[in-house]
Amino acid sequence: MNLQYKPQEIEKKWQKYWEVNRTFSSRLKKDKEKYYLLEMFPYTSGSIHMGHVRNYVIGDVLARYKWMRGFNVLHPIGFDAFGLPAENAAIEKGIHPREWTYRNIKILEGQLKQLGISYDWEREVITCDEDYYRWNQWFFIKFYKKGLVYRKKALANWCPTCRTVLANEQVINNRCYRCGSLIQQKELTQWFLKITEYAEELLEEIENLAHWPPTVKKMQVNWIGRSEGMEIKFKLTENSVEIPVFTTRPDTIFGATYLVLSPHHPLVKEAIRKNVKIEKEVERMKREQLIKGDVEKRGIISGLWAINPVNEEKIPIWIANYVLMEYGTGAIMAVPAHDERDFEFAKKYGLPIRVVVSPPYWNHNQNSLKEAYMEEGIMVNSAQFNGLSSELARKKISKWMFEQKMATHKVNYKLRDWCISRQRYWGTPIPIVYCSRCGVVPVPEENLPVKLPFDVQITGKGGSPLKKIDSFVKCLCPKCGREAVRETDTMDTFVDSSWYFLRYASQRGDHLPFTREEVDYWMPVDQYIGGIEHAVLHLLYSRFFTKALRDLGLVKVGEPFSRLLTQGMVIKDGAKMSKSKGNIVDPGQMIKEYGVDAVRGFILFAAPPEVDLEWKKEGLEGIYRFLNRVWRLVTSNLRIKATYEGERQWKFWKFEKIYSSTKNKEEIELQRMIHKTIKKVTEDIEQRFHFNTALASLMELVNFLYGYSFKGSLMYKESLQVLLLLLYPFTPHICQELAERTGYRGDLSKHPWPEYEDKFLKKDKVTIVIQVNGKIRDRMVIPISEGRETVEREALNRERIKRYIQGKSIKRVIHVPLKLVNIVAG
RNA sequence: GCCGAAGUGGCGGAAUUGGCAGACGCGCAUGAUUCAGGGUCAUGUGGAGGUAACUCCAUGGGGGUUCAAAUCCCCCCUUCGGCACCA
Repeated sequence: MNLQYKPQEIEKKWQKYWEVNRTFSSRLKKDKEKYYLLEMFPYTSGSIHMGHVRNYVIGDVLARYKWMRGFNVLHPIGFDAFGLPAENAAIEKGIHPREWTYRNIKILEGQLKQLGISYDWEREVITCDEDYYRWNQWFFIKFYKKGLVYRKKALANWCPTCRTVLANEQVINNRCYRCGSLIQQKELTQWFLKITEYAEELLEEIENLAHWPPTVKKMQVNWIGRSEGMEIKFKLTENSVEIPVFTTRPDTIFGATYLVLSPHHPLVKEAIRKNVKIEKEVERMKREQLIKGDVEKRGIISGLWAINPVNEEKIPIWIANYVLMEYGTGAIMAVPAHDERDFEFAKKYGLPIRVVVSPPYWNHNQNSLKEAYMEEGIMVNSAQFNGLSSELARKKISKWMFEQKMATHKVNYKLRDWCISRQRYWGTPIPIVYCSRCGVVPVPEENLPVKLPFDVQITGKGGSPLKKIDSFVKCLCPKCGREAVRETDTMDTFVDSSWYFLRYASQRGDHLPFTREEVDYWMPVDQYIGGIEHAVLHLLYSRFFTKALRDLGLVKVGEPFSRLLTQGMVIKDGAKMSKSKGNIVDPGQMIKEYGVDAVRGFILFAAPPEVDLEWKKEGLEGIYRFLNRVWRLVTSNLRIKATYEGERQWKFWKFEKIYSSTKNKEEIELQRMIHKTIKKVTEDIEQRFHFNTALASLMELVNFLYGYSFKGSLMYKESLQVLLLLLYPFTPHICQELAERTGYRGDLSKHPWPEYEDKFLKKDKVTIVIQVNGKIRDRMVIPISEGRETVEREALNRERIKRYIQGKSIKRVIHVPLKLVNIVAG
């Protein structure tokens, strides 16, 4: 038998063992408590990086721990396999996207298996498989029938590099989330999923997500951007046509000195008809609105006038570039005194500014305002509402306008519908046919899937590659049977990832994407782990999808993920690892040098999961040293085996000594150390995912075991066994190998997790800190049974303490039992 | 600009409920190992002062609450993240 720690050998051995024995495959077992653990699946680009490794290793600790806890664990893996990089590879290397993708999957599978993660590989999901994407189409049709899918012409985010449109969520700082190119606005007809229909529920249920990171929840709240206010109807002076405007500040309506229309507002055409001279300026403003970001405010008088319903005042209507058509009604009432944008605009064009909410410092001079006053104050210039606080006036004016039918209550959301059309090849074809006679016709369910054709030329030029495939485009109308054409756009790949967790749970439905029974058993995901970059992308889409599927009667749950852990990045030299910075650390190389257990151990030890992790080779070496220490500790005490009742094989370790009382002083201390460590490791895994401190306490245990005097004892042997059990979720291969060498037969993941008992944690003596006026001056060791008076008397009698309280009177003695005594003297 | 998170030794980080600041690891130093190196083992390691016992200072900065603050409150600084004409 090899006495040296050779990680590469034992790791291969056990990975094979797990695969052959299907150790981690899971079945529906209704009598057992389930635990669905999920990590965000990888995209099928070249190879896995340290970020993936971190994600999956964190998950694996929990999975193996839960197995040991007796849960029926589901821990699946698969691949996010549709997407643009496959097409880019086709352009650059002339390789077909499908071939490129499956070739990468093979590589990734190998790399993932090298990490020794406890996946149930039998449930692997690959989103570009026909058997998967057909269900995207099936959902699309279901949504279509329910009115959750629609087509509209609208300004869309166009990425010139990816040559496709993007959803709002995929535009970060006006750049493409994938390639970083500046986004252009283009008016195009696209398919949308009606996520806004669920805006209210998506928002409301955020607060029920008790185990989601507050930052993610906050980001979703902001993204949905609910705002409550009034829609007020202004009328044109000439023909009483209504112009509704949205405001959250109805209390400021008496301060409205003009209205502003977005250049895209329908009334603008009317204004141009009357005064052609403004057309050029309007067109210019439209162009300016295509660029997001800081553009100087610009406007023009429309020539139209409106009546303020509350005071019958005639006010001018402007057209300006700072009013968006996509939000509210595309028109606003401008209250320059109390809105900074209107203020800026009014100053530029010399428009009247009328204070209606008086600031506390205000001198009642209407021209004295230096900037818009946006806080609360006392109402002025507001007829019957003068003198009220603006807060109260907001309610009263709303109520009054509502009764007078001048306005209605209104809630607006920043959230926009999800644009899912992509002008790309490598994705799910949108199952729609356009017939010159019947119009837009959804492909009937029984005709699904609409297969993605294999024979394609991907050049990167022109429109969608599918457009050029006649055999795909030309088809017969499912309704009338005449010649028709297919939709050539494919779906956003975020559709794929919006329900893959359901497919993991059940893959057996022939007529359905999954069986209700299995999905209802496994869902929701008990713990989801992934990067924070999906806070408002994948995580919001998946929540929406789950709710929509629930309303279609396909699943029971309305929220997919009960607990979410967003892990930090892996960085090197203070920056995210990237090719351009040349600071990439290859996981494969590290595994080759130190073994995967050391890589896992380092990742888990160097930082708690939610913060960024700085990659340090020295740190990795530290863990490698630790694993060697464990290895030597156990292998050098192997001979103990013979002393253990001569047993040669056993499946479960039955601990006799560490759970029974002893009078031996050394043993009592060892026992306490063991139970303390069990407690610490259990709580760190269970409550906080603080694997770094769990490992630290295991290191302390190892240090302690090194220094322990009676290594031949049975309790010592049991301690080593407990060590292997506690360490197993973190670095499973070495533990499994050492367990085998100590005679254990079976898989440690099926061995019960050790339990601690409080009675073995108790010490009979404890060190008490003695403070004088809050400063530590002495310490003493006392029996824990000692009463309050005795402890305080002892403390006051200490020589060192007497020095500090000499000549002073004792005002108070604060006594925190078993911790400290603080003497307040003066 | 608005919203949010974080700031602790030379470094990564610990301190779970307001109660011993710096666990554990890296690095460094000294020693041991039938002295190449490496490995391993042992000891030490926040700063300043002192021969020493010991004293003082210290959790981004300033104030406060408290017997007691890394932890709670107020102001400010720095870094990172999100949003950005959303009326």
